[in-house]
Amino acid sequence: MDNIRKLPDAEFEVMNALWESDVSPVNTAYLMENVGKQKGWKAPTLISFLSRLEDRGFIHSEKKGKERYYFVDSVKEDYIRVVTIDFLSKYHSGSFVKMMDLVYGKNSMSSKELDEMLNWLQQQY
Amino acid sequence: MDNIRKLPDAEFEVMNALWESDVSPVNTAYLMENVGKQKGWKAPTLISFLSRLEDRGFIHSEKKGKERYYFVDSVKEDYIRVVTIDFLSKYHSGSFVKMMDLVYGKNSMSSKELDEMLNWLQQQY
DNA sequence: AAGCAAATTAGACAAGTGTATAATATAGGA
DNA sequence: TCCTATATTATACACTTGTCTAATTTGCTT
Repeated sequence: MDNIRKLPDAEFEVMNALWESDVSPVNTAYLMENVGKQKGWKAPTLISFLSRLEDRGFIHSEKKGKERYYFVDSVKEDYIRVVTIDFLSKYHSGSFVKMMDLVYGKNSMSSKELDEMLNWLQQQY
Repeated sequence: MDNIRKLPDAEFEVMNALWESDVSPVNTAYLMENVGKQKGWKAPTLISFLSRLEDRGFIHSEKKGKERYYFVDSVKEDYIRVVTIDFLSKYHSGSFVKMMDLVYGKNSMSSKELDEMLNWLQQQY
């Protein structure tokens, strides 16, 4: 399971826009609108990330006329799950409790989140 | 708060060995024993990471005779906390519950961890 | 058919990261 | 004091990541 490699930040941003898109093959213009612009990227910068994502097997693409369309071949939840489990094991010996304890120490989690969590927990039993 | 940058993997490993050491200034030989060897690094590789950690301000060092000794100038918990909060916000919109839900889905957290967590939660109230 | 404009592709380059080889310094013994 | 063995320093180099400029393709208009 070493093949789902962690994406570089910029590629993740692009991938995320693809995952979040409601339409399926999207073109460069769409992605330029949805991430590129905010990030201040020139079109070739975006396209470069897309082509790297394609190399990694996260997406594939097809050219139609002079535009290129991108198709998602990976599942966001799967990716995030792997990355999260890695993270947890690297920094918190795999324990959520340790992580929360380190972040929140004593008595500093908001009661809203506390409630949500209790709720979640109860549903797990 | 942008100055606590995430360390590259290899540097983190070295930093971690420094954080976990029970003696205080440690020399290269000690670190070679504790991380370098396992990683299969040559001494200059280790030293190179140490010198980068020094540039970043995580440690400082002093030379004694022909050996160099390293002193820790950063706190592991502080570092991990920042990195964790960043991670949480990047991948889970800052919510522990969302993270757990994504990782564990329905009913798959071990009852041991479930108990620990419930325990932790109750102490927070 | 020619020329344009819009989009893509090719290639490049600097900074950061992992890792090492060759050169240099230095404590101690002969 | 001189030699040697060991530790450190100086460099270097390949890969990855972020970003572009210049070149090329291609659909459309005239």
